[in-house]
Amino acid sequence: MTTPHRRFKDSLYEQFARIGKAISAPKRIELVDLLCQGPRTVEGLAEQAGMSVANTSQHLQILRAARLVTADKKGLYVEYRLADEEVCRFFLSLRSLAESRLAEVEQVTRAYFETRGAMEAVHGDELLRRVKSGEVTVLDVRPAEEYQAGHIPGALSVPVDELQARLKELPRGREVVAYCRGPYCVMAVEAVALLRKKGFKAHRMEQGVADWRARGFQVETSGQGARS
Amino acid sequence: MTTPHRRFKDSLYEQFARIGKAISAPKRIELVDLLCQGPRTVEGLAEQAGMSVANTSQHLQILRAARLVTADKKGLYVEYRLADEEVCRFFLSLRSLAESRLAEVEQVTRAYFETRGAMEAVHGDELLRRVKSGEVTVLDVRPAEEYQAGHIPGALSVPVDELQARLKELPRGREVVAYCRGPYCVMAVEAVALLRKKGFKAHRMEQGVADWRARGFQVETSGQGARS
DNA sequence: TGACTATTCAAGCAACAACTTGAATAGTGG
DNA sequence: CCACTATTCAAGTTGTTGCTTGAATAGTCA
Repeated sequence: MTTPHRRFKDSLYEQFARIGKAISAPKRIELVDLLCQGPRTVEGLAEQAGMSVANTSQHLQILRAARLVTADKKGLYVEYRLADEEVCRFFLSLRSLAESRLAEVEQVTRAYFETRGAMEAVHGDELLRRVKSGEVTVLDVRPAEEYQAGHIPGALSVPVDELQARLKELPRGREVVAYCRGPYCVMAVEAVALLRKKGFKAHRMEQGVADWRARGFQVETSGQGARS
Repeated sequence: MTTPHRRFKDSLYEQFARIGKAISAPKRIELVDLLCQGPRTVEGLAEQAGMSVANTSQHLQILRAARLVTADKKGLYVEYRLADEEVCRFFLSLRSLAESRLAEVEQVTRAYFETRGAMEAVHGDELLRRVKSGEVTVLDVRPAEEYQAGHIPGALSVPVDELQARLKELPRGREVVAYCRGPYCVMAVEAVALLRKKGFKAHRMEQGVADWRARGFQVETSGQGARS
């Protein structure tokens, strides 16, 4: 006794659920998050997300079946990337919903960040404005490939593990703002800690490139940014 | 050999996945969609979504565990509602992602709507503007409770099954725009068909109240024409 | 109080999902 | 052409999910 109307609704919501199912596994969400930073190989993703290559491949295929990511062969490797910018926006909206509805997110984050010594970074739009206007030196402390895949205009690429060695490149006396993958990434936390120890006035920006882009701001790609 | 970093990420994405899991079942998405129209009882939801009350209750509890809905007793009934407006926005973003990424959504919809005779309603911002400026008579053809829970300012509540009997209430000569729950709801389609047969110049607006609200427009609640 | 009713709980079943391991594939570069 | 390598496939195990049925709960209204 299923009416045509019910059949229609069932198949409609079944389609919507394809997306839902795709992001119902923690590991797949992590993969999407990583892919928001730029394209990556299966191996790269597997390592970053801490799982086996075979397992990663399987998850990626589920994401691909839901049309959230695409894959194409680049030389020896298969390069996965988000199928569309909207996928990243959707992830951000999931993340934001989780932040606002699930108190556990803040608990977990606080617990971890406190052990790393830094939890303050609560700068809001004021910081963003200064970054945007170029009043401060902006540091992208992610790995170089991610910088190349897209970064905040004018930012310098100084991966966090090179920072120590490249401190002399930074203009003294200017305030420094470091960012990385987003609010739950610790690279910028570590960078800021190091910078402060070396006498810089440094701040961490919570937003990553994905948030930046989602706010409608421009994103630069490829080569090292102009300014010093 | 799990590092603290890995443990942190795992628990973080596990939290995000709570939301993902909540919307990984078609029926639960349907429930969220229905709740976007306003609060409802378990029985009401069960009937609308075409499933048993026990099953509906179970799904609702999963949604509640993910903090997407809240429940409170109203007289004999338990009234469920979205926990937050952001949940509705999240649903809209899921729907929009599905629409843009999954061609099947359009196929399924087209197939169903074509059998109902009407698929045209592709009016965009121009229609919205005319609705907003009051140039047309706007009809909310959903059940009265949904109208009361929130409707487009100035809209008349004429549930689709009362429309036939209440045609005389409509001003002649003015163009009529009917809306219902959203782009996949057929109530407005039926209303427009009837109106046209009776000689009205009628159009269907795809957007429902949820879309309207998400665009930042005002929404009226309670009694006909009143303001909140 | 006691009958009634909306909702929830509990048990059970079939289908599915996440991960592992080991083998297969296909494409590259010497 | 052959060895090599990144990725995918296949099979198997364990745990989870969606739904049903029937009973339990808790609250209302006479």
